[in-house]
Amino acid sequence: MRSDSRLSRMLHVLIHMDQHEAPLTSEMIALMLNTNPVVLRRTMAGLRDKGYVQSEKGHGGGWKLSRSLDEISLLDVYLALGEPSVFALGPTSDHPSCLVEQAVNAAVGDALREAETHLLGRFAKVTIADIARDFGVRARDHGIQF
Amino acid sequence: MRSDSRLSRMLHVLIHMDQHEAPLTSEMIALMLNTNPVVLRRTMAGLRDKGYVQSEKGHGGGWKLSRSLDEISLLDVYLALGEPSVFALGPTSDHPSCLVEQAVNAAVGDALREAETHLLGRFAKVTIADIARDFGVRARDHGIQF
DNA sequence: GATCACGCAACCTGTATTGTTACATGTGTT
DNA sequence: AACACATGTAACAATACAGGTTGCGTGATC
Repeated sequence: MRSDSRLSRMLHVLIHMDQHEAPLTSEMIALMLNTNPVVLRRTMAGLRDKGYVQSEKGHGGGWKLSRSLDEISLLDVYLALGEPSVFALGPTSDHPSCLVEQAVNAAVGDALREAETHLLGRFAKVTIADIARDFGVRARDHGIQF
Repeated sequence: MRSDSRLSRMLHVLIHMDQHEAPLTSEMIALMLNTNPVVLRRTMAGLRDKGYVQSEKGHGGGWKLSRSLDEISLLDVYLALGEPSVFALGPTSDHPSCLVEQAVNAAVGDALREAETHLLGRFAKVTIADIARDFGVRARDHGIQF
């Protein structure tokens, strides 16, 4: 099954926005991400609604951060995207009449729920600034080639 | 994103096979699972190859367990299905040239890998017999209506 | 030898995600 | 005021993929 890369993409964009003083247009960003402007706007809409970024129209317009990267956690971005489903594994039907199926769903569901809680808990502890710092290390290792 | 229900389905089948002395045909099982015989055989092939079930052709043929349910863990079934991807979330591309993207993938990848290790560790501790026991409890609560 | 059941490859389908087009609205430049 | 730039959004098209279907082969039992 193909995985949803929107979370990674948005983190990627946010860090680039932080490195760049002037606003970034959807077209520039789409080029970086190998996607297209409309899809990008669609995805960024969630972040805008949550107040993490803002967009401006017209000349010199585009996207910019409305708050510092250390005030945005990985979880915040995840939530802004509408809490996309974490797992590619799942139960059969929502309301099985078969008792065996119910028992199976309970067992698998419990394990998945626990794993999800764990993962989101970790997401909550990582700020995008943390990731940006790691980028700084990598850049230094590569002789600062931006 | 739509989730892969094969794991739950296989657990479901295995427990039913345990409750049933005679072999179950693909057609009967497909009927139970609301799927069709060919898809079922496709999925069961992995379990057969690992030696958890066996199939026989001709009259009175079908599928039966080749080992006890307390000797099969949830992890075993997962592995038999070819280790389907656990997460619906993922990185962008495998070998990004952008250092920001690399940092993002590292951060997200670490969190996902940890969550996966955790989840599979839990899968390893649950046998299908455990789930079958829970089914027994549910059946008793419902006046044993099989 | 007729029927039953699995094995497997090739193809079709339904649907969710992603990409595209088109047009409206707002903003800054000339 | 006219124009170029940029986002916002709806409607539609293309794509990807899990699941479903058909068809034929093989072996087992009756």
